[in-house]
Amino acid sequence: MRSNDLSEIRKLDLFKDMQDESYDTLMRGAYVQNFPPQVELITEGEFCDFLYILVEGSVELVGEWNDSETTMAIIQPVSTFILAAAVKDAPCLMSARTLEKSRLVFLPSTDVRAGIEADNAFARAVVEDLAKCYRGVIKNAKGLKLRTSIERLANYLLKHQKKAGGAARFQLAIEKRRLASYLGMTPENLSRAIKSLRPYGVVIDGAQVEIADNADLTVLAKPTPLIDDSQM
Amino acid sequence: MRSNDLSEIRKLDLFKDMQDESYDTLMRGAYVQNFPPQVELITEGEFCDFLYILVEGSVELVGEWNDSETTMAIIQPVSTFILAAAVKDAPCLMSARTLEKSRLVFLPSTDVRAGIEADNAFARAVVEDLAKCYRGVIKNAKGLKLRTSIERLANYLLKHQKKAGGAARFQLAIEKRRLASYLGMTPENLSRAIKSLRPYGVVIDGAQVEIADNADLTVLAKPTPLIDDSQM
DNA sequence: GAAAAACCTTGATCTAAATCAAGTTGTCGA
DNA sequence: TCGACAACTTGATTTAGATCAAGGTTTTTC
Repeated sequence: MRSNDLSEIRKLDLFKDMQDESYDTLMRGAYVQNFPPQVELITEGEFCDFLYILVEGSVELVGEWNDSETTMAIIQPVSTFILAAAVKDAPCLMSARTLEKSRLVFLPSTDVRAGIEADNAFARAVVEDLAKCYRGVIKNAKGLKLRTSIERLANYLLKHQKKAGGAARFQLAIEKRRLASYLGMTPENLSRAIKSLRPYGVVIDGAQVEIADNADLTVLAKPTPLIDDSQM
Repeated sequence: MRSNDLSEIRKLDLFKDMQDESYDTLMRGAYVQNFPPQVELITEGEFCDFLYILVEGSVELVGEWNDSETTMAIIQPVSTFILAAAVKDAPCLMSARTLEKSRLVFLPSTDVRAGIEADNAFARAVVEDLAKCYRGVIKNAKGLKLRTSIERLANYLLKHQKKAGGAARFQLAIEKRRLASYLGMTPENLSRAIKSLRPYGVVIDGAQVEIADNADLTVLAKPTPLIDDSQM
C-alpha cells in the first residue's frame, strides 16, 4: 500500500482515534487494488467480507428491485463504504460499482469486528460513523417524501456549490443521468428541471454550473440543516 | 420504575449483553414517565438529552419541512428511539409524539455515552443497533424510489400479516391517515390503493384486514428481504 | 344519547413526473 | 478524422398521484 494512502486513511474520523497497535493490526490484513471504470465491486444481496475504502476515483452505490435500479449514493475519496453490512456480517443492501478508474483498500470485515472488540476508541468511532450514516439516509428520505424533484435539484446544487468552494461557477461531479437517478427522477425530467431553474439564475452547460445569485435559488430551495447539512 | 419494565428493557438487544454493573449505573439515571396521547416528546431541530425507551403505547416519528410533515416511523413497545441523535449529541432530525397513552423511560444521553465508553459489550450492541437502523432506512428509501405507492402498500400488508402471526385476518396497528403518510401518499390515495388491491384478494374494513390468498398479493408485491425484511 | 369533531371514502379535476419517440451533442476508439 | 455509441435534450403523450370538494362513518365529548 502506498504510504500516502495509509496516512490519508489514518486521518479518517473512523480511524484517527484508534490505538496505534490496533490500527496496525487492522491494516496488516488490508490490501489495495486498482479497478477500471464500471466494475461491479459488490453485488446486492451477497455477503461482503470487507469494509471498503475508496482512496481514488469514485464509486456508485445502487439499489435494485424488479429489474430497475436507483443510485443511492456516490462515494468520493477518501471514504469508507458498506460499514453497516461489514459490522453486521449481513447481505449488502446495495450494489457498488466503480464510475472511474479507482483505487480501493479492502479491510477484512472479521478484522474490523475484532478491532471493535479490542479497541474501545475504534468502537466509538464506528458508533459515530454509523450514526452519521443513519442520519444521512434519514435526511435523504425526508427530502424524497417532502420535496418535489425540482426542490431536490435546487438543494443539491446549493449544497455542492458550497462543497466546491462557494464560487458562482463549479463543475458537476457526476453524470446527469446518475444525478437524476440519485435525486429520484428520470434523465428527461432532470433536463426539464434544470430549465425550470433558469428564472432563479441557474444555468447548466455540460458539467458547468453557474448560479448567478444563490439567494434567489435559496428562496426556492429552502434548505435546512435538518435535511441538507451533511456534517451533522 | 416497575420491575417488569426493567426486565423487559434488560431483554432488549441493546442492553442484554451489558455487564450488570454498567447496566445498573445506566439505569440509575433513568426515570419513567406516562404521557397522554398526542404529546410532543421531541421537537425536530432541538437537541435531545435522552435516549427514549417506549415501554407501553406507541410513538410516531415525523419529519417536517416547509410547513408539511411526514411520518417516518412508528415505534411499538418495547423499543428505543433516537439512539443516533443521543450518541452524537446532535439535533433531532425528527419530532416524536405519542399516539396513545404511553409509558416511556428516559436515559440521559450523557450516561449512554459514558456506558459506551465503559462497557465494550454495550458499545458493540450500539454498533449493531445503529447498523440495523441504518439498514432499515436504506430499505425504506429503496422502497420509496423503486416502488409505486400500491406496491408499497401491498408489501406493508404482507409484512404486517406476518408480524401479526400470519393469519388471513389481522388488524391494522395504526390509523389509515398515518399509514398513508408513512407510505408516502395522501389518505385519499390510500383509500383508492386499497380498492385497487381488491382483485388480489385484499379487503380492508375499518382496521380489519383480510388477505384471501397471500400468494396472489405476493405476485403484485414482489417482496424481497433486501427491502422488506426488518430482521436483517 | 345527541352534537361535534375527526376520520375515511368517493368523485372530479389538476399537476408532477414517467414514458415514448425523435433528434442532437458529445466522446472515444479504430 | 471518421464512425459508432452513449449521453443529453426536446416535444408529445400518458399515468401516478395530489388536490379540491362533498358526503358518509366512526369516535369523542358533554
